[in-house]
Amino acid sequence: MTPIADHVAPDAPEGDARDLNPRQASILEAVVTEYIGTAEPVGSSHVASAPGVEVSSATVRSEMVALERNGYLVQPHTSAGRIPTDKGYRFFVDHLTEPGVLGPIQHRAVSAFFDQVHVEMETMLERATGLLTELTSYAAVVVGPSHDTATIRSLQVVGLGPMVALLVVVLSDGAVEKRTIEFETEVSDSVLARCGALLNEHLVGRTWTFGWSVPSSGDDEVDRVVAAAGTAFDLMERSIESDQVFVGGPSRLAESFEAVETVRSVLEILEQQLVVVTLLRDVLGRGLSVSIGTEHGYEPLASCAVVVAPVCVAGQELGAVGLLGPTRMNYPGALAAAHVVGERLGERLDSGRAGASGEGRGDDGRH
Amino acid sequence: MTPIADHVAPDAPEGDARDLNPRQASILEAVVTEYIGTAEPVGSSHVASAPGVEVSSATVRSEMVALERNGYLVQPHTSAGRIPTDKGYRFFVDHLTEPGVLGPIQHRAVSAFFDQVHVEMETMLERATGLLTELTSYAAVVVGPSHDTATIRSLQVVGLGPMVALLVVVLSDGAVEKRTIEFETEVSDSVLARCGALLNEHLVGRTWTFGWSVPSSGDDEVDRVVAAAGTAFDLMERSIESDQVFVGGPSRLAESFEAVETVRSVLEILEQQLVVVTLLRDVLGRGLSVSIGTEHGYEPLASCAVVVAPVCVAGQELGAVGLLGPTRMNYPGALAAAHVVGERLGERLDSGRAGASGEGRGDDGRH
DNA sequence: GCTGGCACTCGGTAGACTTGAGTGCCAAGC
DNA sequence: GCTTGGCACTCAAGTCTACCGAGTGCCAGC
Repeated sequence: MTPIADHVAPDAPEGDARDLNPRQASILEAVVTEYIGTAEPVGSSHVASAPGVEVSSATVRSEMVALERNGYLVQPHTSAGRIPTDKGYRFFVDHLTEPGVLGPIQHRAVSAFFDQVHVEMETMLERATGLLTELTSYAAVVVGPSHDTATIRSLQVVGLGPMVALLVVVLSDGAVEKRTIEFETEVSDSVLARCGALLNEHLVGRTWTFGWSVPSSGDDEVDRVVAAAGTAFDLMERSIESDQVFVGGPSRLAESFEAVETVRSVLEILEQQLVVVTLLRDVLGRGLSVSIGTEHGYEPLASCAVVVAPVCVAGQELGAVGLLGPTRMNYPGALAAAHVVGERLGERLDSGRAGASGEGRGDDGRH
Repeated sequence: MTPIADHVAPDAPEGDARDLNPRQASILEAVVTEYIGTAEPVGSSHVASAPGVEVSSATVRSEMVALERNGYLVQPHTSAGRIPTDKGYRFFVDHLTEPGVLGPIQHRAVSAFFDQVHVEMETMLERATGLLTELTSYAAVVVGPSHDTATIRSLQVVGLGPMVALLVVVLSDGAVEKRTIEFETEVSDSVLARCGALLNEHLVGRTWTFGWSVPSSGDDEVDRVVAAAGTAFDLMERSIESDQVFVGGPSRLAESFEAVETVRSVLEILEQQLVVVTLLRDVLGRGLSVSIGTEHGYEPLASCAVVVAPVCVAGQELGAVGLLGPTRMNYPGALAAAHVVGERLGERLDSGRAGASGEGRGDDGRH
């Protein structure tokens, strides 16, 4: 299991690690652990009786004052226990916890999932959200690899009606994109076939970003169809270039937060797939990582923590899996689940792609 | 606009319509209208001052007692106003409200939507949930037509790698289904092409339900590929036969209900697409209709009302649009929105299908 | 520098009281 | 006989008070 990025960074911005002596760290750990479990402010006597803390409650109290002064803890009000701040959670995640390992039951669930899933990538990614939700009880997001490096394997123009056809494009990563084409006049199958042949001839083997370049065939009718197909081709761009986002377990959000307003705003964010992708890509950067509270800059998610793990295919971070929970989330568990699932997804995608990206196949995908 | 089904049914089960004289009906209407607006129990004096009620509050009170005896209203507690029961809403919907019409702004939104959407059916249905949510502020569900009557237009086996290929099936309704095929040994493009030709020859023009029937080609290698494609073909069955379900605006649920637990359980239902489809199909039956509270039999949705409108293509109810809100939902508005959107979707699908289902095209979709 | 002790703080709970919206009932009136 | 105004009654919700206890901050002693 990879360690969390930047453990005890040498250039810690505010001297975070220096701020806390071991005792303070263990007290902070106890507070965070307890609060994650109970969601109640944690008092000094609870902390004093926690394993790993060997001092009296009075000492704990004075240390807590220091922790509060430095912004790791807050009191909801005088004479209440302390709860961790985002900074407190951050310290906990960065210094006090190993990513954790899945329990045997969870491990079995993961294995069962990957044994059983032998289907298309989209389906696999979609179901992976369900797996993550099941493992952690948090809402899950999976972002699939984009298609922009894939090459075109085949183009086909299939007639659906006298004046309607379907342009079907198959990419080397197994993605299939389609778009209807409408004509002004009837178009015969033979013209469609010739058009298809022409497209294959000039576009197969190209990457998507290469764009549309099909020379005139010399036949007016075919050229008209090709032009129409070109328009359809351009329209595909948006769906090809946009990432594939899958969201799972939104109902878990309603378990994570008690304020219905929070649930609403988080759900709203999840509905905006672009935001979700941006967020995950932002957070990703440095491998397995966590964004707590407002660190990511999205106001409505201020009471959320996001755990993100990369999905690496052939060493490249092509996708991501994310877990969305309250800031008082079970970080070790969530990190472990995201890490394992992301890794296994990557392996799976890798093996599926190994043959596909090879140069072994010629470009004449038509038949 | 079609009237709601079974107005004043002659064989009303408990003599519902007979139970209520016009005055009681207008009082019930006032209570429901007021309660939908305020979510507060409605007192007799409010009702007395409502338009359409020309009697004093004392008379209203005595009528309310009768309405409560007959199960149309309940009091949360003595000395509180009344709120409608599910039966009260049912009477309101069946007898007291016309489906309503969209406001000019909403009408423009619908027109704008259908002017602008010129894309694939899936995309259109998906976006239609957004439209419905925007029109009504309720969560929306759209169920697309299933593919079981569509015929196969084209089959293609595209090589992705030396030992991996993709079976791509195009249906007459414009749906494209795909599945990867893995081989034990390397398979050349020419074999794939011959396999594709064979599949086209024997399966194009068939409906999906007809199943797989491809005779031996005489070539062992081709036959092996065909067999593998057959397996893939069978695996597609599930995704082809299952309905297409699109859910929109789940965050609106968090606006509709204040109890986070209710939000959770309703979200959970929405995650189970099969349940949603079953529910909508059940409710559908008699055209534009409403299911209130427990009428549909799903416990977790007891505090919900579901408005369902059919999406008719060529006179057949092939799909449905649904709106999910609290029982105190704006029925006229929701009915109007569902009706209009369902109707326009049907028209759009119809026009797209008109050419597609025709016999004008031969079966040799290959080229 | 740690610890036990002690006074203090303040949210939460429980009970008493008040308020006001709303009811049910009844006698008078149309 | 239905309708109405009047009246006593009910009860949730808000306010006030007192009290409890978890928890703190501080301090003197070890």
